[in-house]
Amino acid sequence: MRENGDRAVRPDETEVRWLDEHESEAWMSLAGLVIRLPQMLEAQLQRDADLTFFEYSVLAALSEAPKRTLRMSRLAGLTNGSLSRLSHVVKRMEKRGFVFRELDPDDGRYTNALLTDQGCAKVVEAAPGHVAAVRTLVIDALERKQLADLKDIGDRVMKRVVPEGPFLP
Amino acid sequence: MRENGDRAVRPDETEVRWLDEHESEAWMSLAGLVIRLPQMLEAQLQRDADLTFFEYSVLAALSEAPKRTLRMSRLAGLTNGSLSRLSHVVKRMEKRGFVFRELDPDDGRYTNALLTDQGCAKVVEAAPGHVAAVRTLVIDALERKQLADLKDIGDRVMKRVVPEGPFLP
DNA sequence: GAAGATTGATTGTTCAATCTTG
DNA sequence: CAAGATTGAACAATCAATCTTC
Repeated sequence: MRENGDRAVRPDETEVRWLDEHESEAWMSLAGLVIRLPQMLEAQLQRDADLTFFEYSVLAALSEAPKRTLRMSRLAGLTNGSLSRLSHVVKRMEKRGFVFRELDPDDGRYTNALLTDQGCAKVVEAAPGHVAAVRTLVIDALERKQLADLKDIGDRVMKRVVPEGPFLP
Repeated sequence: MRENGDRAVRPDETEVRWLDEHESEAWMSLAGLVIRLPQMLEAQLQRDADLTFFEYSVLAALSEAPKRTLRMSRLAGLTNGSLSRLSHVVKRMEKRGFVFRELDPDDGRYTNALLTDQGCAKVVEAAPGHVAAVRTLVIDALERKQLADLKDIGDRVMKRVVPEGPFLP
């Protein structure tokens, strides 16, 4: 199965509209951001909590879910990962004792991922450092107005990148 | 050698300032963006040009450099990658005939990466599709005003993430 | 048969160690 | 010895194929 419901960016190449100076500057700035910021957050989590950003996202999402439980497919959507990637990661974290899986009793097609007490303790331990990093690198770097602008901009782009929304309703 | 000159995000954990609702919304939006957007661009380049985004960045940077030449360390900075990663990638692309390396004649500590004609043809071939994807997913999703805001926001965050600047002067 | 989920193989990235040059 | 660069091993992500359940 392909990700994103078989939707892909297949640009029409008949006529190329190159980026003007302003567009290019904005894109260069964003390009640096989308590459470097994850690297930094990844490094902080890896060093201080021995977790990847994706692993942290999985634990965090589960910790906020009712009964600390989410279907694999929904969890993948929430954490911006593919189902395949999630499956591998959950298997690893299962060995570490942070999560476990069970077939949905009502519908055997679904698999539920559940957070263990140990996994919960792990997020609680890792969260402060991660949040502090996010604050230092992003939040505190921006004015309150910019924060609002950023949300609008992010939402707009996400509507193009993931039209169906990051999580299935 | 560690990346980023041994600078790391080591937050002070004595007191945690959690994110309020507005901060959290902005961060969630940005988090989705920094993960999903690269995935999309990666997929487009991989499918249409058999290049990773990083490989494309390397070729693009070289194509715009004087004499199609850049030092490895400077090229790593420009492409937001580590020197180690760049070294591996350049080796692969050398085999593909897109680039080659030579020791700096003046100072043997430096290695120069050079773009071949074939490599140049490759960027020229790949660029339209990539630019179209950037336009579709980002540029055309935003108002002109937002584009300017985005650049300011990106620059501000980058100043925190990479204080020394993405490329060494 | 379709959707959710898993798997194994391939490929790419990271990390620490190493080598070289000035 | 410090900075630039490379290497190989360990690890993570991707892709296509497969399996299961309804």
